[in-house]
Amino acid sequence: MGRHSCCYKQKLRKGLWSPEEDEKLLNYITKHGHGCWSSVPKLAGLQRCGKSCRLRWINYLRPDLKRGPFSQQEENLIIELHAVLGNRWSQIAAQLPGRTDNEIKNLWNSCIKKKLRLRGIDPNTHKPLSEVLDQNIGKEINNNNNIKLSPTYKSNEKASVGSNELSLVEAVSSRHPTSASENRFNPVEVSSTSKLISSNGGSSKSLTHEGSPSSCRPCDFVGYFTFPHHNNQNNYGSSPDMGLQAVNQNTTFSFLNQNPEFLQPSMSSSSAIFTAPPPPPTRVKPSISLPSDNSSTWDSNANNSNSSGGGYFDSSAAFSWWPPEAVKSDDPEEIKWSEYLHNTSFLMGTHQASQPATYSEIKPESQSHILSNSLSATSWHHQNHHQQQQQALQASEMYTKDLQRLAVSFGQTL
DNA sequence: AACACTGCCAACCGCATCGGG
DNA sequence: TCCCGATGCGGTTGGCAGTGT
Repeated sequence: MGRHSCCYKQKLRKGLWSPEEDEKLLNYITKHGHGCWSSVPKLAGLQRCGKSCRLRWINYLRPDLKRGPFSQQEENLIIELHAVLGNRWSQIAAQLPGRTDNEIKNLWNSCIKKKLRLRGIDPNTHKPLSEVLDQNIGKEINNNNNIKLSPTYKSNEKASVGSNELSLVEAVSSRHPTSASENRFNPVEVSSTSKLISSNGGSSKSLTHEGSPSSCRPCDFVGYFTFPHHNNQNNYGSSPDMGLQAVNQNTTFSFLNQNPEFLQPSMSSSSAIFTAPPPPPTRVKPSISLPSDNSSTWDSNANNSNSSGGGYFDSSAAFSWWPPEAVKSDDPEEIKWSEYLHNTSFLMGTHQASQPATYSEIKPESQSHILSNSLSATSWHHQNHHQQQQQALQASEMYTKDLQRLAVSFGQTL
C-alpha cells in the first residue's frame, strides 16, 4: 500500500492546506457537489489527491461543521457512546452533529482518556482501573512470572499510552489505598509516585502531566461519572479533594439517566451524575466565506445550533443544502441510534434550562484549594477507604451493568 | 530571551470494504 | 469469481502554539 494510488501519478501537494486551496475546493463542491472524489482535484484545479480533498472537506470545509470546544454534554455523550461502541469514531460522530470522527478521536486521545484515568476508570473498558489491572496483572504474573507493563491497553488500542511507565504508575496507584482504585484523584500522590518510578530509569515525559492537575483546564474536574452514592461524603466522582462539593446532585445529565428503561431503580435518582456547564457559542464559520446562495443555510444552521444549546439536532435541516441522496441513511442501526437519541430528552436545550451553571459556580479560588484539599483528603480517605472501596466496586458493577444493557439493546458487545 | 516541554490538531497512512467491469 | 479503483475508517504522526524553566 502506501499513498493512495492517484498520488503517484503526478506530483501532488501534501501537508497543510492553503487558503487558496480551500477556496478552490469549497467553490467547486459548492457548485458541483463532490461526485467522484478522485476527479475532484483535477476539476477543482488542485494539486491534491482525491482522498486528501475528501478529508479536507469532511474535517474542515463542510459548512455544517460545528467548531469550537466541545461542551460538557458532548463529552459526556462521547464517553457514553464509546462505552457502547468502542473506537467506532464515525458512529460516535454520527450522534454528534457538526462534529467529525477525527475531531472526536483527537478529543478522546488527548483529553477524555486522560480524564477518565484520573477518575480511576479505564478508558478502554470503562471499568475501574483497579479491576482491569487486577485481572491483567494477574494474568501476566501467571504467564510470565514477570510483570509486563501496559497490560491494560490491549483491547482497543495498540499501546496508545506510549509509555510503559504510565501503566506501571496506574498499576501502582490503583493499588494504593488513596488512589485510583477508589476512583479518587490525588494529584500529590500520583505525581510523586510517577517521579519515583521515572527516576528508576524511565522517561518522566508522560508521567508527571498525567497525574498533574496543572495541565487540565478547570472544567476538567467537572462532570464525570460519579458512582451511585447517597451522600456527599461518599461521592466518589465529585470527591472533596477536587473542589466539587458545589455539584448539585439534582442536575443529572446522562444518556442512561434519560433512559430509565436502562437503569436499575436504585440508579435512577442519583447515579451517573454529570454536571453540565452551558456550552459556549461554538460555531465559527471557516475563514473562507461561502457563496451568497449558501450563506442562508449557514445562518439557519447556526441558529439551529444555538437555539438548541449545542446544535442538536435536525439532520434534515443540517444537511438541507446537501444533495438528497447524501442525506438519507439506509443503515437501520444508524437510524435506530438516531431515533433513540432523538426520542429521548437528550437535547441540549431541554437540559440546559434545568441545569444550574455548576461550572461557573465553582469559584476560581476553589481551584487553588484542590491541592491542599487533596492533602487533607488523604487522611480522610484512609479512614473511609475500605467502605468506599466496597461502595465503589458495587457502584461500578451497576454502571457496567447499565452499559451492558445499553449495549445489548443495540446489539453491541462491550 | 532562549530553550525545552507539552498538548492539540490537521493531515497522512494503511487497511478494509464495496461495487462495477 | 476475480480484479481493481473508489471510498471509508481508525491509528498514527508532524508541526505549531502555549507554557514552563
